[in-house]
Amino acid sequence: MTTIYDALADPTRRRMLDLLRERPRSVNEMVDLLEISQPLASKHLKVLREAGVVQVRQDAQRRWYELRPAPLAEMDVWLSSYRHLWESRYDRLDDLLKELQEDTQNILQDEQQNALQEDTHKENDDEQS
Amino acid sequence: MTTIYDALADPTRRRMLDLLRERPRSVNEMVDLLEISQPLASKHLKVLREAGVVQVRQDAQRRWYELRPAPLAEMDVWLSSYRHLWESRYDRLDDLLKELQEDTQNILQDEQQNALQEDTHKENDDEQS
DNA sequence: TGGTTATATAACTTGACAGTTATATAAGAA
DNA sequence: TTCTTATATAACTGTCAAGTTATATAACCA
Repeated sequence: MTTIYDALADPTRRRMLDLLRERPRSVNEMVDLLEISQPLASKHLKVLREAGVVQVRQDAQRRWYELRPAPLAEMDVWLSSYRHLWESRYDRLDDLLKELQEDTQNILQDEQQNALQEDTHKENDDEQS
Repeated sequence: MTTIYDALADPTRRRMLDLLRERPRSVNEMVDLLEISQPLASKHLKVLREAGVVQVRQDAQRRWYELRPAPLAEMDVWLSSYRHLWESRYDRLDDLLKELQEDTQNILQDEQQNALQEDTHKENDDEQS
């Protein structure tokens, strides 16, 4: 049986996961980005599949690999029992609240952006009419 | 170079860390608890040392192994960039606040315990006097 | 149909690692 | 000093994993 810990032991596989964290990728895309041979990529992806940390979607000849986070979440549970050793609950509360604040600010900025774009569209409409 | 990911790949080493999470342990203690040979334990502990996740304190013939959480914390940073995939910020806030509440309750209980014990001591003092 | 593209797999080599037994080291204890 | 205890290390075996080259599969394309 292949565990998530086995899957993460290889640095190439960790880089693969880092790529898939951004978005799904085809095999050849990862071959190019990681500068490894295609068979090697397929072998590593097989290990990641066996560990259940990626899944595949077929689209004609291409196979889109995407993240399946469950095993990472499971590892996170294990790691949780150690977390108090380096981070107090208040530190973590602090981090989270900062992130939430950033989220809120991003939402506000997006809304302003949208408002601006709508204005521009209106101007264009005016010109065309 | 031995990484924390290499160190965690072996299940016996993960069990060793789980034991050291509770308190420092001698080699033979872990040999008994994990039911492995002494040389094997020493070899695994060497890997954990090389990964920097344990450190040793010598006390006569005994060597007390204890956790050194830095590499786990480093791995936690890596894992953090994936955490949004399975847990919303609000879920985490929820978990943390629950933990903090439990902490507070524990502290209050401890204080009540101490108060009770002090009472008992007073009674004993009374009897003795 | 034949050729091309994308991916997987088989066969192989090499190196690393888990585990074993035997032995070395080094610090008490008698 | 000799014996015992606690741990590390050396030497060895067997398995497994990373990486390679060559080939299979399978879908699209002309």
